[in-house]
Amino acid sequence: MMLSRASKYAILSTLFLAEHVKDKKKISVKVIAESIDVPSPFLAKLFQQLVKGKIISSTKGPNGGFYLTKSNQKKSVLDIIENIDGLNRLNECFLGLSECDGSNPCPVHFIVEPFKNSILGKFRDKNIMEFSEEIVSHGRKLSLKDLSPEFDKK
Amino acid sequence: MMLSRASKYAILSTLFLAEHVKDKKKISVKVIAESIDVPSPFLAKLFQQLVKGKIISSTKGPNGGFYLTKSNQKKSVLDIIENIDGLNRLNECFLGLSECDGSNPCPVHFIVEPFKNSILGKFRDKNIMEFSEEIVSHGRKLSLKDLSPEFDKK
DNA sequence: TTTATAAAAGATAAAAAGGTCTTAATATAT
DNA sequence: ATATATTAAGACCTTTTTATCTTTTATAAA
Repeated sequence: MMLSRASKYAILSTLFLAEHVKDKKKISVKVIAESIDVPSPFLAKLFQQLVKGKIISSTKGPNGGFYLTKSNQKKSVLDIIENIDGLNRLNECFLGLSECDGSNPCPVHFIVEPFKNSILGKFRDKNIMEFSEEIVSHGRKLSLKDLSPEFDKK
Repeated sequence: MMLSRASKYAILSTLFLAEHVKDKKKISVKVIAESIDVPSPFLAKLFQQLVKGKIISSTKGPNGGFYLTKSNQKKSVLDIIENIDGLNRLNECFLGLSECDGSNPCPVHFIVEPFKNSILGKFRDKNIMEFSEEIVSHGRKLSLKDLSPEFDKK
């Protein structure tokens, strides 16, 4: 019922890519890592895995970097989590009981269950772009620095 | 927004003590560890800390073990969590953002917040015995083995 | 008062998570 | 073609969490 730091980084940085799809530029690990304040070698590892999992795309070389294809843009946040943490982690009982369901619930099962459904639903049903658009439309800024000054340098 | 395994063990085993308050017998680490299927040296360490934190009580020697005084029985689940994990862990943003509140929310803030309030409320406002009674009255059995056969041996 | 029993204390070890570094591969621009 | 920028791959390191082991201390029963 909780995300690893790795998953969180992966979600935030993929949302970052989503926010910048319109820029039609590839973005390097370094830029993203600095923007969302994450250790860049660690993020690089995560990105390797996300590329393998076809969640994001990359090209090497000058002006290379990471980006989202049309196909990538249809992935959900849950796809990211699944790719990094697997799904077990999210389905575990809040109190760690091995058997925990409606017929044999842990003490907080009926508090946790609606929340879990709600958040998993959101993570499953909205694709990356919709998720990103919702953030923007609600004026909910991720605590990511604005990328534009970096681009301007070139 | 998530408990360590240590906290989970601590909660379950304290609830176990609560369920057996009426038996008026002290219970050893070994019995509890086997009942809730937790490594007993690890639980022993946790219990040391819970005793120091005055969440539970202990006596050494023959027929010694752990138990809840009247005062212990008034502690909340949140007291246990605070004693083992501290409170920070529960208050962290679901996506790991350093700044995340109503005025600068992360993408899932408004899903997570009501849940967090609900579960923290429950953990804060119910004391151990009330919590335990609720479990029993709802027929929600923890996946703890029944202790009675162990007692019968003596 | 001796002995058995159980927790306390503290050192140590193993596993998992998080993070870094180095080298290789590859795409692009010149 | 070559130099350069960038990801890919994989080995390695560090920290935190989880777990164990050994010795000491306290209690209570016989």
